[in-house]
Amino acid sequence: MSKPTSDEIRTTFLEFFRGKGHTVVPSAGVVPRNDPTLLFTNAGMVQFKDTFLGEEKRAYVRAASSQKCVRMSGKHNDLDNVGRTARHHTFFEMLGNFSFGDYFKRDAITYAWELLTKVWNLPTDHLVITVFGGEPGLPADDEARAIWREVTGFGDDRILGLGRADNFWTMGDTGPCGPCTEIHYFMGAGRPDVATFGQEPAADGSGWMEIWNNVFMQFNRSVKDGPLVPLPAQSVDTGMGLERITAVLQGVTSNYDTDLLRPLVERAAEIGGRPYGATDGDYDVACRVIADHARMAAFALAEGITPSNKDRGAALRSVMRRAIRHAYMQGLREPTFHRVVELVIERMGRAYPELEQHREFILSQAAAEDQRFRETIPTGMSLLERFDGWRHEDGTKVLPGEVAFDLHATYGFPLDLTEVIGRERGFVLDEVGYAKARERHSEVSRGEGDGALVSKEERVRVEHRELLARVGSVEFMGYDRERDEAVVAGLVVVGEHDRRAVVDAVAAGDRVEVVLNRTPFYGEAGGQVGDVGALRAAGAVLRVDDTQKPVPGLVVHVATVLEGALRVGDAVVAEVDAAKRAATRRNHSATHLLHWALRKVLGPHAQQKGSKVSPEALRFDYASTRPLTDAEIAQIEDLVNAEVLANVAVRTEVTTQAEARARGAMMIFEEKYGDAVRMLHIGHESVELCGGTHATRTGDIGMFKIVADANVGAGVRRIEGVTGLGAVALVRSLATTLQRAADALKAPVGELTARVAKTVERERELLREIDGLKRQVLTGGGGPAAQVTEIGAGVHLVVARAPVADEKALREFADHLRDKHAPAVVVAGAVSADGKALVVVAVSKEATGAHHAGKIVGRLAAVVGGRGGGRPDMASAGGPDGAKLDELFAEARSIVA
RNA sequence: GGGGCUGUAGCUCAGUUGGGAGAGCAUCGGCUUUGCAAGCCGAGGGUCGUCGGUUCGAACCCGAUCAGCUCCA
Repeated sequence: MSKPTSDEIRTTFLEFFRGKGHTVVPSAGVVPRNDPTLLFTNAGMVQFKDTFLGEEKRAYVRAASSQKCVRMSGKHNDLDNVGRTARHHTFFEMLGNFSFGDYFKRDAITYAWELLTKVWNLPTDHLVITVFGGEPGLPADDEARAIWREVTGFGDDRILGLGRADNFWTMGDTGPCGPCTEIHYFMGAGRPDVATFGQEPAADGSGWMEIWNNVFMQFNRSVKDGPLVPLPAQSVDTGMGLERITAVLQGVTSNYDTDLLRPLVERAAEIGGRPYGATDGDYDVACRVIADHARMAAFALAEGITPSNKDRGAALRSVMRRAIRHAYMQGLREPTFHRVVELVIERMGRAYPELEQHREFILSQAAAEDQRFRETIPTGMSLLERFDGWRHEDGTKVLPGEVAFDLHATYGFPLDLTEVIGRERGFVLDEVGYAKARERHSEVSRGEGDGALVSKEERVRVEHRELLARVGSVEFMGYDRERDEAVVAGLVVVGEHDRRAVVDAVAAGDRVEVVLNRTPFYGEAGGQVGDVGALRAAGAVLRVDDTQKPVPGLVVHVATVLEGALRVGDAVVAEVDAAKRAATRRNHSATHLLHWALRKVLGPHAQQKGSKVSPEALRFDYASTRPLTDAEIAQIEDLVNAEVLANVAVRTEVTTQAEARARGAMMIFEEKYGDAVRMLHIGHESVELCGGTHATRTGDIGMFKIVADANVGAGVRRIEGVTGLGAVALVRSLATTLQRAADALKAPVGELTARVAKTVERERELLREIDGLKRQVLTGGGGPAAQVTEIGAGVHLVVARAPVADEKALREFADHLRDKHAPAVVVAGAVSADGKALVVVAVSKEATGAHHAGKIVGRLAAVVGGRGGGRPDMASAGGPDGAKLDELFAEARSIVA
């Protein structure tokens, strides 16, 4: 019988359970949906969690899946072991069959045994079963043991009872739990010996390996350490690593030798240029690490995770950088990681089409991260090298925490990577120092005076909460009006140091916060800044400088009382500054169109990371790892402006959050949406949830222009743009600048670039020519006269006054004289146009013992009121008193002679 | 929003209290070689990111600014 491929094994598993009435469910993403507590999907049951808990009903009660999983956090040793052991992975596939309150232990055990021994024909003498053997407070699973005996014919020597650590599963301190049963397989060439059970396969490959775990969700526990209550619906959750079972069925001892991973390892070795498995153990480890990490990276990128500095992005970056570093350490100086990733896509693209679908994005991200990290590796490594000889008192080599943190903060070396590199060099990391450095960095980064700010914010909250409790939610009227009548519901006086006091009345000159029962003023939220405007009452006028929402539901007008007095209960007319509101509306609507256009041009991964919309301009932060090209900027502007020119009415729908989600509205990161949400249609395609104020037609925007695309942090870029009158102002100022530049060059605007290029070129030519002329004046035939005197030992003193006060020319002149009268001490001086003296002293090499140019020039400089210095053979100096140059020459004669 | 690092020839980079801008590769020319690969000799190529300050003198020190990398909030 030929060995099955991993594809066949996966299919056989799923088809086997389909034959037993199971619905084959596609793998969920490696990013778990609706479970923010989990970084990555790490088991087959993750997508069924709500179903097991009875919170979600599905159309089936039996399911089977092959789930893509990522494991790396938690036990961080696991990550280090990847590539060094036969079966540690950051990415793997988990085969599993599930029963949701349907079959239980008997069927699960029967199915498992049938698949392993009848379909896959595994020899029964290579198999051992473990069941839960019981612990204080937890009954042994005698039921499972009895079923196994019956099904397999094994005695208790092959059905072992283990403790809770191995064979009792819990989801947490509370919730469903139950015993589990594991099937272990004997790996290796020798005869299986049950007595050696417990030994994992060692270097020679022989030993016992867990291949399949069946979890029986039997009980529920509602309080920690409380009693076990049998679940009404008992369920089954199983997991079998595809990599492991493939190794078994293909008769290899290492997962890396299966057809899942071996081709990737081979590709890595091919790129490395040396054969895999020859002599170099480190090289082989590197190949395996790259192979494993390429799989994880490919699948993570396929779901839109990009390397960054937090959460999943950080995990991805850490894994990618480990792989890249391994390649780098093996001498690969060009980006190569993506070529292994490419093979992952080719080999797994059929089973997981999302790989093919995002092929371009995956490869470009992999190559970009490779490139980026390579740029920081050499600098970071040299920083590490510097501490190589550093030893602690007791002889251990300690890597200072500040250094490790510096590597992280400056060069993007993830801590675990630094630990690995350090360990390879015999370092122990000073973790306390690291934590301290990290703390310090956080403090510095928070900015100045943060302590006061934090407590201030807390104080504000307390007063505002009181106010909210007293006056209730403020109704926002501003979607369809900019002026409204209202009643003062609460007043706060803001005193020195932002001290606040809730009061009943305020007077002229006070800085105040006004709460109205309803208001047309928009409080800062969702990136849109607060409105400004005015409040008018019978006896008072207030200027509103800002509008804030310090606590949800409460809108405060941050204002100054210009005249009169205002009391709680007074009727006021609230009027928003209409021009500014209109400008803000234009910018906000343009922001939505920009978001839409960005995703159209760059792809759906260009997600919004934040925004700021004010009357003056709009700012939009988005996920991307490279600057926009000029062509992309133009394309984005064209898309937005096409929608503007189409002059489509902006439509608002108030609906429920669930409804909006179902209809595909864009929902931005962690923003909070209430039950009633506003769904905004702007232009032909943009649909987003948004509480802000918007233009009534796209044409109101007038014109949109991007003015900047800048980097604001790892993987996040910021576009700034203008609309309407802001765009007009921009065009006007550009035109003015151009016209002034053109006037200065006496050229038409249309020829400006050509003229500037020509002028710059001409300037270079002239400077060159001047340099040549200076040289010619000093060293040419009719150069200035030099006075030469003999100062003993055959050395000459050469003194010359030059007509060109240029240090470089003067040096060449001195060089010229020195060579002409060698051996010589040359003192060349000149007076600049503004009357300053410039001196150069040159000494022939063989005379530098007796005459030090730097020391001579220092004494000469004093004569003209300056200072100087240089090397023994060449030095220069200057001073303000050019008139005394002759005195300086006289001094030179007396010093040297 | 704040912190750290980087910016020098077409490319990769060196440049040591501040004192004459360099190397390797690439380019061009010459020599050598039956040809190729290469070797030898030589040449061109720089507003040391930009602007300002300190200084007799700045690639180097200080400030601002732009661009890139990176971390924190």
